[in-house]
Amino acid sequence: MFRIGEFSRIAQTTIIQLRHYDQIGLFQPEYIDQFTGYRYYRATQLPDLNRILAMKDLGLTLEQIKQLVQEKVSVDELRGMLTLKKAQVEQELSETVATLRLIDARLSQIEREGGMSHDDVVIKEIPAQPFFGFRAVLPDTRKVGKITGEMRRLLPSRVSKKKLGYFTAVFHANAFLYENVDVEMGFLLNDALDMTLPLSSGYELIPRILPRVEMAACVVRVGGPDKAVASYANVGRWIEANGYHMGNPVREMFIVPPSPGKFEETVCEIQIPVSFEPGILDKITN
Amino acid sequence: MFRIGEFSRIAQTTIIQLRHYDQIGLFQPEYIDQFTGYRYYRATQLPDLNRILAMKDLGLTLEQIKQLVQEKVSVDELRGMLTLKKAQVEQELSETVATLRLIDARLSQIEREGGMSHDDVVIKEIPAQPFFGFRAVLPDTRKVGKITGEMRRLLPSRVSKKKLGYFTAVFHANAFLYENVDVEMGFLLNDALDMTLPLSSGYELIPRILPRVEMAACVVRVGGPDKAVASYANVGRWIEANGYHMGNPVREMFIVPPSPGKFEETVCEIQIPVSFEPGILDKITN
DNA sequence: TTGCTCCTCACGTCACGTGAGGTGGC
DNA sequence: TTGCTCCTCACGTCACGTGAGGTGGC
Repeated sequence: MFRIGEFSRIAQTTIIQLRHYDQIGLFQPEYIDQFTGYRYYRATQLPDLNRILAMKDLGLTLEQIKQLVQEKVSVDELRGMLTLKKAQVEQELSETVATLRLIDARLSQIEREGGMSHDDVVIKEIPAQPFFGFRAVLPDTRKVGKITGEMRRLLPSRVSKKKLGYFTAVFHANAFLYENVDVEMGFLLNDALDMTLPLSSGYELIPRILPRVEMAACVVRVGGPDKAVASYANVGRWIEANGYHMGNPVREMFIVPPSPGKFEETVCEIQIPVSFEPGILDKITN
Repeated sequence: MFRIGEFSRIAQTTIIQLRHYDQIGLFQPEYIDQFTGYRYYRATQLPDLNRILAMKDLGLTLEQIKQLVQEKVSVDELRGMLTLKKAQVEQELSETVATLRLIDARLSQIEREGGMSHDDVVIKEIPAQPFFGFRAVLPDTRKVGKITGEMRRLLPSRVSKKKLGYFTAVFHANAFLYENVDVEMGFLLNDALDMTLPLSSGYELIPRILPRVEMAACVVRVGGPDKAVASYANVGRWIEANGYHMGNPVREMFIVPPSPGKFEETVCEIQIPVSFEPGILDKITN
């Protein structure tokens, strides 16, 4: 019989861990002195403890291990637990790799710029959302102000304020052009809508669902459109440095839309769909 | 100004998270209604929040981020934090890969054997330890009993019980032979010793330090030496399945030494040095 | 007015680690 | 006897999540 100290040394655990396992009924000493409370373990208990430690190395919780060692789990259930756990650990692995990329990208950005950057990029999922807008190839982006002006005047009287979300532009082009831009413009909706609305410019707003985007690299830009180019450059660099691929279409969501004389107060989130560079995770899981 | 609900939706966080950040003074609403306690945020606060979320994605703690955003950290300190964090995440990565291997090995073992195996393997570090024994190429392993018998009779009277650790054999051979085995036999010590002790068989016990083993695959075997072969086979399979390489020398540490008539009560830990299969981690970090 | 939003506690999570304050064993 | 070992609480960790019980706003 060993006292807890020596037993813990043999098993390479801590006394506290053994006491903890005793307390939760996972692994108990073979004998406890009634007067002193001293715990006594037998060497033949070592394989049982090792089983517990081995299960812990698989990432199972103590509660799960307790079920296992008390043989309350069938082989099929065990297989299920491990298969589920495997999926979780694979997920964790890809997150850890992503974190590593983020750190590397930060470090080299600090080297390059001598400090923290602005424009912090965050990866988000964007859910599918109803949208009320039109799609057109605009011959000249200078016309945009007029059209959006009309939309913003007209819509609040036609659509209840509760339903109306943020003004949003969806760019269906690969590059950032100044003419012949294929773009959707309109408002996100908090609820489905069943109407259409012709504009004086000839375009017509129709409701549709903007699809879900699994991963989008998002940046919030504060200030007028002159800031946009720098923001896009930063996001682009970030996407590349973190091993993502840029996708389509890019959205601009105006949380605070530009208003005359207050361009500096504009707040706009740029959302760029991204996907994992193929092959990054394959390297690991094989 | 946005109430907490809408602001959390824009930023893809939870209300609870925002309240938490307020509470710890990391990120606070621009205005709080004195009567209702309602928190009001401004859209221009979004970049600040995004910075916090981006730092969180690097794995920094909220306390660290707080120092960062309050500009209490120099660029050099920031670089140091990130470099340290990088090392931690790399460590975590290799552990996650190891866990994945363990799960895969378990799953295929369950398929093979239709249930949980016995002989659970645990990876341990074995610290350097003083040792009192002899090394010899034993022509015939049948002689071992005699020699160990003499050692176990003789030693307790020559070395204080406090100093004397477990009887241990160190095998300096690649294969498990029945003759001409190069082996060390003796006792682990809890403290340095300054003496030698000749045995009647001609061997002489001398003190030395058994070196540290960084990683050893360990299994506890309960029962006589007839169980040893099966245990070794299991450990061998485990080592291979988990992407380790077997090293040298193998140790057998007798926690309960065999005694006549009670062979079934023998408890022995087999310790096999292992190293990572080269190239496993390189695949990831590049 | 109703239903939705927001508020503040207090407690839970997970697997131990860290004292504080006290006793047993050689 | 002294120093080492062991004991039992109670509280801390980290970043929130989960109720309970109550109020504000359109």
